[in-house]
Amino acid sequence: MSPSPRASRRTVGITEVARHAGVSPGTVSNVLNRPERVAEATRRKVEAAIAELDYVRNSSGSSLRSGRSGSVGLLVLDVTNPFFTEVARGVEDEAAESGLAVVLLNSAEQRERQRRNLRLLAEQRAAGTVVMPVDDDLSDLVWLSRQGTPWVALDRGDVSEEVGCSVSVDNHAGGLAAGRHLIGLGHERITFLTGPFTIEQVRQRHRGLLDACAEADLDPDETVRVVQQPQLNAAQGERAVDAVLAGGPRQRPQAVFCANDQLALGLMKGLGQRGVRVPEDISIVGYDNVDFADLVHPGLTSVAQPKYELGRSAMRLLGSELDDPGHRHERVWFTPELVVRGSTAARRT
Amino acid sequence: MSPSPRASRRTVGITEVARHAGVSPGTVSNVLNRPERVAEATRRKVEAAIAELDYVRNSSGSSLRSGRSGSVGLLVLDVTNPFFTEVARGVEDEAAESGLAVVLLNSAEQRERQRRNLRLLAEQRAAGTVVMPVDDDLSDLVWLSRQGTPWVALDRGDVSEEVGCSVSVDNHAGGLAAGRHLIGLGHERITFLTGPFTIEQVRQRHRGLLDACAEADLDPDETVRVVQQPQLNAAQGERAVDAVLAGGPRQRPQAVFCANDQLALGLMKGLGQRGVRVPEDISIVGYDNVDFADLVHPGLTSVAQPKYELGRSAMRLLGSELDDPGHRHERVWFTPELVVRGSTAARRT
DNA sequence: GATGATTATTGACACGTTTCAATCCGGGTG
DNA sequence: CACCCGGATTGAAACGTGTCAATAATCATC
Repeated sequence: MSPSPRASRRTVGITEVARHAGVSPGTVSNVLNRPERVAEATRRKVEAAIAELDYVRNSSGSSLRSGRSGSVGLLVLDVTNPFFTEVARGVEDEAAESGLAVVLLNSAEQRERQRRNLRLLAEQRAAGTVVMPVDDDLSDLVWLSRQGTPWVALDRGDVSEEVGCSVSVDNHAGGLAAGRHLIGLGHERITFLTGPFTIEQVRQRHRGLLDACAEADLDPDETVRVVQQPQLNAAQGERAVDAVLAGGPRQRPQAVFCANDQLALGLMKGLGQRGVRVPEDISIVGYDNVDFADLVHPGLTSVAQPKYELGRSAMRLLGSELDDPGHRHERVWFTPELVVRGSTAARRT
Repeated sequence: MSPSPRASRRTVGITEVARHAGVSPGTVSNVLNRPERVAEATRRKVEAAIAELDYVRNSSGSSLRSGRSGSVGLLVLDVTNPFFTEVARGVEDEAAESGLAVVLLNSAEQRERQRRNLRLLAEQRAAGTVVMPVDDDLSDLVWLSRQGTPWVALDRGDVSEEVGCSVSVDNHAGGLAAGRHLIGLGHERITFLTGPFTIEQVRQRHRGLLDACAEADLDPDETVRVVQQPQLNAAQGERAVDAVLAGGPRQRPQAVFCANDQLALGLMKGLGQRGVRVPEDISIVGYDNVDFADLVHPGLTSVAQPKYELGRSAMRLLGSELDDPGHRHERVWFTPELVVRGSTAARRT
């Protein structure tokens, strides 16, 4: 990257480098891609020429010829969500070790944008992609496979090995852990604050909570009430406060399990404005353990997902699919972990 | 994207589409790129063939031939920071309107990674890029220009029009607004909690604060104390609490202006653990107005940057540079706005 | 119906790289 | 000295697309 005197000369190609080094284009290509095959002396000549001319390879040419590009996609549900950014770090680190570049794409929770992005990956002949699908309909992903671009699904348990690889966290176990924790603290009226049940993860977390009740010989129907909001964000959590408190102090839940930290944080804010104290009056558990969970007061008890590891192992899986032609699809499960902070406490009556 | 019966046939190219439609490859290319030049009837035939064969264009081929690719980069300082994700939304929306794809790259605040990513963009012959430079050294960006890839710097005021376009927020005005607010509330001992002064933005915010003092006939040296941490994150904010409170209640600041919301939130947590009340004992102002600023209790008063608009106008600038060959570099400034919440209150003595 | 003016379409080439069979070279072996 | 072997290098042929001058088709005009 040293200042080149020949700024006028556009298109410094492999051929010009070759001429400059007194060597054939093929050799330059070898220096670039399989340096071990070329003799020490010529390699040095070529490298000198590359530096001299400030040559940078044209990846269009190379991936056109070789049929594959050296970058992988990471198609994320929502760049705004801190959960995904941690995952991204994991993917990037692992990809870097394989010499692959990561391009991050955002579907913003919209099916149509996911579609557009998958198409883009196909057009670019991406080596592969890690993807968090917007919903259960995987047909566009199947299409992508047929186009020759392999993928690994992230955070979706319901991908069969027939279709593709997947990495996910056991949402049922997460709901179970949250439920056990609350029940262990003596709570018997628990509200599940959630988004749409069309989201698979949400259903699993709910089921985990119900099973925790059954385990403790509590009737799930009497113990758990569901408050449903259209989206999983903080504003909706705040708005839900009336529905959560409905029925007056007698009926009011002793604890709320939120499908999401954002919901939980919004709810906590709403409760604070109503003068309801956490955890004295109501215990709260969130899900995801975002960084901010530790910054609010009281700290938010939350079910933590191994975000970084999730991304890392998804990319690892993709890598192995790329290397090994006789690859069989795999399914990797992670177990979430409850992080207890100040927002949950024993029932007081 | 309809299920294709001919999954075996790899490499469905423009030529095969042409044959299938009984037309020449050039015509297919025209249908794809300048549909207006081709007659209605033939266009329909070609489109039918495309659908039938499930053809997807190979962008390597196209950008190899045309010398430019249809995607722009967005090189971000840290994907983890919510500030940047908002910016990203703005960039994406604007790019979508120009039919450009955005690839998001992350330099993770590391000069070396920034360098690698810029190189990647050059290799891909990206149409252009929006970049938030990691530091004042713009030489790698100059190199990128020489390679023929234009860029727009974001959030850096110190880019001269000689070198490139830039979009930034007036950090001095932000510091000034924060200072005026605190001084207006009667505070006369103010701590500036910050990261390294090597960051241009931080210096400007500091200077704004000092100028607010001068304006109010307060001696800046006596009024403002600086507490400096190695990084601008929440953990550092929490760790700074001792330094901030040093000197006992007499010397203790009446207000703290933090260079960053993360620092502010960390500090608030630390203060809460020490039993110091916000805003009764100490007022706090943050910077960036991240979403979470509204979720903590009390809400964090913060200097808001027009994040989305920032990204959007950077991309707009880049777009105009791409379209207009006789383009002159431009410098766009935004003004930040103070959002007052519960963390600041009038001095009590 | 011939002519010229438009509009549609065609063909062939070039973009920069990788690949692979063919060639070259130097040295060890019989 | 002829032979061969293996490693280093070469040359030419693709890869899939866009471009553009050249040709073909269409149409309006006289």
